[in-house]
Amino acid sequence: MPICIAKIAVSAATYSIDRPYDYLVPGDMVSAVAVGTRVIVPFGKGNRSCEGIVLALRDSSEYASLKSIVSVLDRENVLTESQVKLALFMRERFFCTVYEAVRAMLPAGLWFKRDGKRRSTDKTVEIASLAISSDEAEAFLEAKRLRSPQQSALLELLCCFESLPVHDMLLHTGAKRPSLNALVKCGAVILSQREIYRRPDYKTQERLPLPQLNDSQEQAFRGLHALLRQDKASAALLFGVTGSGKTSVYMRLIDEVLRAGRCAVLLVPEIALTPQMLAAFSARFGDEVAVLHSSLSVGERYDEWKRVKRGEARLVIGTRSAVFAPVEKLGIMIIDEEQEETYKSENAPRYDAREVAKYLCAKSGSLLLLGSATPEISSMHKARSGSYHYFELPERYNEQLLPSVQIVDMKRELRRGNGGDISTFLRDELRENIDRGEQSILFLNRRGASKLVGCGECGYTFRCPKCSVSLTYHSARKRLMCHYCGYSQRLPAFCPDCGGELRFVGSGTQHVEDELRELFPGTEILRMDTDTVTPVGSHERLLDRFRDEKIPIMIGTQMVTKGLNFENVTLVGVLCADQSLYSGDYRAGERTFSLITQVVGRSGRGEKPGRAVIQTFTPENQTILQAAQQNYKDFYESEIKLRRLQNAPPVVERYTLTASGQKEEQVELAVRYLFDLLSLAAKEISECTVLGPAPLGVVKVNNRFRYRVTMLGSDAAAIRKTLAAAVTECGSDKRFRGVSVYADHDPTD
DNA sequence: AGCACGCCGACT
DNA sequence: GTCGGCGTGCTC
Repeated sequence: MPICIAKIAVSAATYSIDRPYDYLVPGDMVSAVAVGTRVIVPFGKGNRSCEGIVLALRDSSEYASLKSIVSVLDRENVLTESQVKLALFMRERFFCTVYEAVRAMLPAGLWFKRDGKRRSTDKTVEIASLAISSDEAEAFLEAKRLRSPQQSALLELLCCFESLPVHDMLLHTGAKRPSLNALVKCGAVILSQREIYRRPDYKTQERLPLPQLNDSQEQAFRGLHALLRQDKASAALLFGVTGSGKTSVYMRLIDEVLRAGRCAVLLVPEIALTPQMLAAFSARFGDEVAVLHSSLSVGERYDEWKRVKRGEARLVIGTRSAVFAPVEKLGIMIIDEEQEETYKSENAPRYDAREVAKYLCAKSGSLLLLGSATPEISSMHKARSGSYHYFELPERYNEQLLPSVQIVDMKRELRRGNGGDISTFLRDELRENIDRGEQSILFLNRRGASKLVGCGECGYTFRCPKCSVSLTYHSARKRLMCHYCGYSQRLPAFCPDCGGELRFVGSGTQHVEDELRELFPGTEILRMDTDTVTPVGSHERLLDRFRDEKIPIMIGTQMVTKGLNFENVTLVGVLCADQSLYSGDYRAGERTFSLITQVVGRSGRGEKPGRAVIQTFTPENQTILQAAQQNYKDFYESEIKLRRLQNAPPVVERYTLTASGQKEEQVELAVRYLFDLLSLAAKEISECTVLGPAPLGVVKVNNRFRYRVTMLGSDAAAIRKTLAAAVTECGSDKRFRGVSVYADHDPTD
């Protein structure tokens, strides 16, 4: 019998030592070990056991002495051979380890022993969340480990997932309810109720027919359908103004794909904000739909994943990670609102779902469709240069008019003595809407609109001990929290410095709310903050209230811009349009344009015509004017000229190396060394420049200082190779022990 | 990253 | 003598 050798990517490997390792497959495991199965193997000097994934099987090895696989984790391969290839592609493209890629591709539920009979029919589910930082939890674990294994297990689980349904936790750990209660009692864990996302049962409901297409939709559909039928890989951009009905085109295409016996994947930026879209697809495709996103519980997500893998669901709708859905025979991948930043992961593996989708469509001969009302400049650039097919939907569905837009000069407002956030013009418009019983949405274009707390007497502010940022106050937890590392502390009664009275420096939206209450006493106002830590589902509840109770005014940040579709909203206001223009990022212009366009598009979705008011201190600014006119094409032309002048993407590719470590001088030294290394290599690459080193916007996070160098050029493959070598080199240099370095393609922060 | 090996000083 | 400090190098 021949010897069986497995080439394995191990979880313990860091980027610089990540390569296929050879292991002996013991005779009794030969039948169970296949490409794409997870195994446990000994690794390193101490033979500590770690997970691995089988990349290939061989009958010989160059290595004289091999260790053996300890055990096999899966009864059948969890990844197909082509998914294993994708993991290898991701390593090359996103500078991650193969196992990091594998972890991103599989649902977390695979890592737990599960039994079949759970699943409550309750409408709400109890959620347990960590109330302390993970460091505090670690300390807690040390103390508890011996005395209370059940509590430890529960806490350990929460350290990985932050918050989980209580039911699942008890099942996975085998712990009993009193153990959890004990953790709640000592303040380590808090409980909350969450409405579970239940897939509506459309089996009993009559299915809705496919939507009728208007002329331009039909034209786009025909063009795209032709691409679909060629049966070879292609990519297309669908540019459709807000309200032009891109979704109807998606539906018809998906219907064609399913009828041809193939699968479809539809990616959306954020599922919570597209409930209407989800309902529409479920009504047309019923049980064929699987939904994959992060606010499903571990178990629910696992179940959906299995339905897809078994071929029971052939239309996958989901957020970023749904791009890895285990579909067989892919026909189409659609990325809606393709310019959204949520498609790029901000931590390892730093993958871009758009790039993954492009790879998968190319490999499977499928159609990649990018849809947007404000495409990313680089996508439109690709469409113009012919590497994407191009289609457009020029008019709003049902001939709805775009809202009439008024730009208000806030400088003049200031000169007239109005220093507030609401201009006289906007005030009058709001008044008119209130009188008519119509609703208004105000959008505050401002980052960091969270609540700060300071001392009213000495000016003391609470800073995170581990990051270079201020702590913000979270009313839900009644604690001061850090958005970067999760550190939290109780709010003291008085200033810890001088004992003075503490004062809430209300959030931006809070401020505006106060001003509105003064202007319109007795009028109900709803406020929606960009609070990442508010209970899941609370946004939906707020939106439902806004619609059902016809509350006159809603004010909010980012989230009020997305996908909301309320018939009775006839006025929107952008309070400080310029705010996002001057962040120093080359994408500031397109972000602002997209934001304003989306907000303006919220107005007049029903019978009644809509109005929009844009307040700005720079009313002559090109981008603002173009956004007010909803003139994407002009915006694109001026922006691409700017990019040429700035030598910014898409004219060049932009890559970065980021170094971080606890000792600032050492990090600076390392990043300086990287700069020299890259500069030297850049001489060999045509038209390649290196910028930096520079600290990141928030230089310290979790006690680690972060610095970055940037590499610009057109030869992406050569740049990637250089960066990969630099990461490895820096990792093995003893001067930089304790400094970690990662490479990234065009990061957003 | 994590772990053993090894080569030096301090202590029983 | 030997316990333990950390610098060095490797991971099938």
